[in-house]
Amino acid sequence: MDNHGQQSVKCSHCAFKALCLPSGLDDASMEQLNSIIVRRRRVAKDEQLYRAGQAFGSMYAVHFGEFKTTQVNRRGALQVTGFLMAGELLGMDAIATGAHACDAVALEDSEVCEIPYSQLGPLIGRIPVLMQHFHRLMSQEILREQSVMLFLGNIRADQRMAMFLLSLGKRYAARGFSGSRYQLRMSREDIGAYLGLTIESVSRLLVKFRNNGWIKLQQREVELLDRTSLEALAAGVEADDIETSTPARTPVRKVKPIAPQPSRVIPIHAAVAA
Amino acid sequence: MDNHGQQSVKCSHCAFKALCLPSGLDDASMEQLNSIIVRRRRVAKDEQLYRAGQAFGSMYAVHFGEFKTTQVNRRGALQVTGFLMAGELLGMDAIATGAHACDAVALEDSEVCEIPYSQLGPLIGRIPVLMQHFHRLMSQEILREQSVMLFLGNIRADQRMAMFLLSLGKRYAARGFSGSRYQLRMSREDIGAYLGLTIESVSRLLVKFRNNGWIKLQQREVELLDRTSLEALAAGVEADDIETSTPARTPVRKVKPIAPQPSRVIPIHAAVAA
DNA sequence: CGTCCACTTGACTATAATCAAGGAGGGTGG
DNA sequence: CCACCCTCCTTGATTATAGTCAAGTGGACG
Repeated sequence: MDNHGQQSVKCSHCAFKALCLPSGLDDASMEQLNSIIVRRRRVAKDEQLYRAGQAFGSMYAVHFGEFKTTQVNRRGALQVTGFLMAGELLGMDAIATGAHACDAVALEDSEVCEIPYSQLGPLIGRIPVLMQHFHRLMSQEILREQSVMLFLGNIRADQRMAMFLLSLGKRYAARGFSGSRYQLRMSREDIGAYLGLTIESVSRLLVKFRNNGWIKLQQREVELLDRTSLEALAAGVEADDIETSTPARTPVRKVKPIAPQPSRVIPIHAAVAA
Repeated sequence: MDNHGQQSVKCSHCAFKALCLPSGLDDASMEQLNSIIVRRRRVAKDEQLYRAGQAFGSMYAVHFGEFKTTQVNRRGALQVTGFLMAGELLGMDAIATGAHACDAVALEDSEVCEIPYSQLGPLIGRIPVLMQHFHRLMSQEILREQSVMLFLGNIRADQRMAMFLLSLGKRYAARGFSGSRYQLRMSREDIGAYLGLTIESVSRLLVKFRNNGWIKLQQREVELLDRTSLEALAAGVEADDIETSTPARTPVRKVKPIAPQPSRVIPIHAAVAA
């Protein structure tokens, strides 16, 4: 469900086919798949690929670039429901109602492969391995959202942020990029709208992490310096109780005499995002 | 994917077939479907249908009763990720990994129809309308979780609670029960673990709603008395600014001179739960 | 009649939101 | 090339909200 090739659409040559296609796909099936991908489509930064309420016709595989999905309220405020990277599939939430449930906006200049759902169905029926793969992708999306539910529900802001940074790293690593040094493609505001925090809290947390020596931060460039501490935090250990392997730049005097047992619950057993 | 009948498994006679089966299913297809549902299975209250980590073999349609799905952390605290009623499908999150991601626990004595996934696949391939329906169900689950994400992220506790009560009513109504008077099948603790609140907050909120005259409450018996106010609250209007149509039992003196504009964002555009 | 468990209530506190100013880049136009 | 602006981000002070801790109620059930 992704493709490469400059003129013709060829999933077989795509760098990310491992992500959106099943492994045991024979040539004939691959050819059929190529034939239904009507086109690749460029989406400029900040452009909307589709909007909430629009009739659902196609799903989109991210070919390169990055997207966010958002839902708007009547006052105009946004909640970010997901960030999508190359090889991930957009539009699965629209199958239920036949209309898109969210806006999809490019965070940078991007390209997607358009897959008409009406043609995908019959093809899936004929190619079992493709069907299974498709179900797996949908199931993965369910898992991803479950894990977001978990962390939004009961988890401190600093934990959420730690999970978020680790999760991004993991996803970049899965795509062959560095998992410990990457560029945030989204604004602080987007991060806040995703994690359920205000922009000020996001800022303060990132600064705190930097001052603790856990990350390097320069604008949107992030480097994870102390994965162990971040993971401890993500797992629910209180920030003040974490011994930073790299000593804090501003070594805050510990005032607390006795560590109270961590108050909030539910670390995450799955990755924060797909 | 559901069935009725006392001895033999017959989806065609099931009271909830409209929920788990597509409408345009011919007799032959129905027969095929019946044949792969290996059995109905009784699950006693508090019994686990499956546990997180267990190998995934079958999906389960709730035939009667009610379930919760939970994920556990290492300290033993639970997060509730969903409540499931008759006609809803359990186990979609396990397709991705081949292992269940959560525990499924019966909230009361219940019964499920077991559907081996290995047999469902081929059948779906042969019956397009069934495939489409199945995809719709998965998509619906994604939508449901999106809406939970939305409300966990940015919504005040009282709004969440209002949404939750309204959503339960809607779901009971869809099943032919009263949508304004029903029994909570889950404990306050479960509600809290679902809404991301402590048990104390849940209790206080329910009492507040009752004192405002919005609901009648007696143990787990709930009656929605003032749907309008609940909906206003769910939509983001501040509780103090809502004129209760039924005057509050304890008419709290309004102190606030000027209504500040509501601070939090993101009401919900979709139902709270499936 | 007593015990247990789920729930309620109260007092206090921690956490992150809100309100309000400031920087710091990155781009544009003079 | 520099000045200006605009957006995005940071920082500080204060406050509201829901969490925590600690005692009770009140049914259900033996």
